Amino acid sequence: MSKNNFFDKVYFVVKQIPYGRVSTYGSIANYIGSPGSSRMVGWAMNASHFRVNIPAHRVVNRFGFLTGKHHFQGTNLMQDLLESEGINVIDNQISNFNSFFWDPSDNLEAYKN
DNA sequence: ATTCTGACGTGGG
DNA sequence: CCCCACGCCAGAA
Repeated sequence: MSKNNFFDKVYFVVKQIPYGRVSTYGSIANYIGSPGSSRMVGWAMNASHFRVNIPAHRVVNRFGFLTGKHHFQGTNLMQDLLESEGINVIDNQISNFNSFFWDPSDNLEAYKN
């Protein structure tokens, strides 16, 4: 399971995102010690289909846009999942994004590398 | 082996 | 302050 590599770190953090909350690629990359590798976080989400229990729909970009929507099954699955958790989405953007944003750095102090 | 392309974010000009 | 360019690094072609 935990191989301590980049992908597993990403998955570890994403699994901790609480129901009804969302996080961003950048904040996750920053938290696992690879600031600037936000793009790779997205790539890890792309590969997360091989894993289970990875709430990839709770990861959006820094403006709250559902940039990964197109990679989910169906046309609107990502949005549907978020709305089923009480998060409102308008024009591919989470409304009131700031109040749903969950920053790993503020919540997962125990995890270092 | 080399090039290109991303579910992004930031810094330089 | 807006826009362009580049870093990040794994896979595909």
